[in-house]
Amino acid sequence: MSRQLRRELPGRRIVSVAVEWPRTLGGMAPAEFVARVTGQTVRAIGRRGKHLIVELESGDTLVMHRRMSGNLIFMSAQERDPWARVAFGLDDGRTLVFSDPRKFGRVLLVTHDALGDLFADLGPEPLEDDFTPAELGARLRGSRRAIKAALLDQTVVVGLGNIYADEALFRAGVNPLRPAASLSREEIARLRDAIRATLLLGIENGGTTFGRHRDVYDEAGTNLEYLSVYRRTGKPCHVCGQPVERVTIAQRSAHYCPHCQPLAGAQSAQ
DNA sequence: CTATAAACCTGCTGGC
DNA sequence: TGCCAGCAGGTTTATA
Repeated sequence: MSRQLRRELPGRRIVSVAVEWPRTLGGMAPAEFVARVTGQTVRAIGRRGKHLIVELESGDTLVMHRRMSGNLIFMSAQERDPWARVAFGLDDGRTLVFSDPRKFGRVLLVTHDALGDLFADLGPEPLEDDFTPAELGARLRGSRRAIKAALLDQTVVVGLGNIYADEALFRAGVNPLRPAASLSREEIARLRDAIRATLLLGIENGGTTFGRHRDVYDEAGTNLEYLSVYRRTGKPCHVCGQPVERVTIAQRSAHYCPHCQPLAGAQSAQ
């Protein structure tokens, strides 16, 4: 998403803005949002965890989060989307639509100073060099909550959601219910590698689409067919054949293979 | 600190 | 076919 927009938006001017669902702005009055964004040229595109960053020439920054159902899609001016919440008319005639059926997504406009506060508590980027086993271990130390809950916590590491947390734990052979601080040094190293491999596979496949998630060109991702446990409850594990199980952790569903991710006993082969 | 529930919302699926 | 329960990619806030 940020990669696609980085090819498309820098240098483009936003010639019109339409706010269809004001709460998407997170509290800013639509009139102020429209006034501060209309006429602005996009300076650069960035990303921090699940947040998309759009820097404007004025110094203001748009920060977008898709939450559960948000999409950002290029549409022609005459197309209309029943789930459009904020629409940006561009100087090439296209419209970039923040489309979000469930209305949980956010499109915030913040000053450069406020950006720091917004991201102050976020953990490391899992694909950057500083996401080392030691770093992950330090952030799990002393925590007795389930490792699955810790991986969903964006102050531990950013970017993992319910799908990729389950998939990373499967890849690492770690049961999602294990207390975070109980992981051995080797398990933490395996988990770090598994998180990276899981995310890289997802990116390579254009993301996981099982509903209406799409990229900016309205294309579905193909990662669904590569998932090992997520949404495979009762189906045989691709590795050992045991049925995948589902439990609830931190109010979210967690999927795992009881044989490949044992909770107790021979959980480490060494 | 940790856990849990609820809130924010609409749409889809499966069972009866 | 129709209705209803349950679930869904996330995060914040309140409560215990």
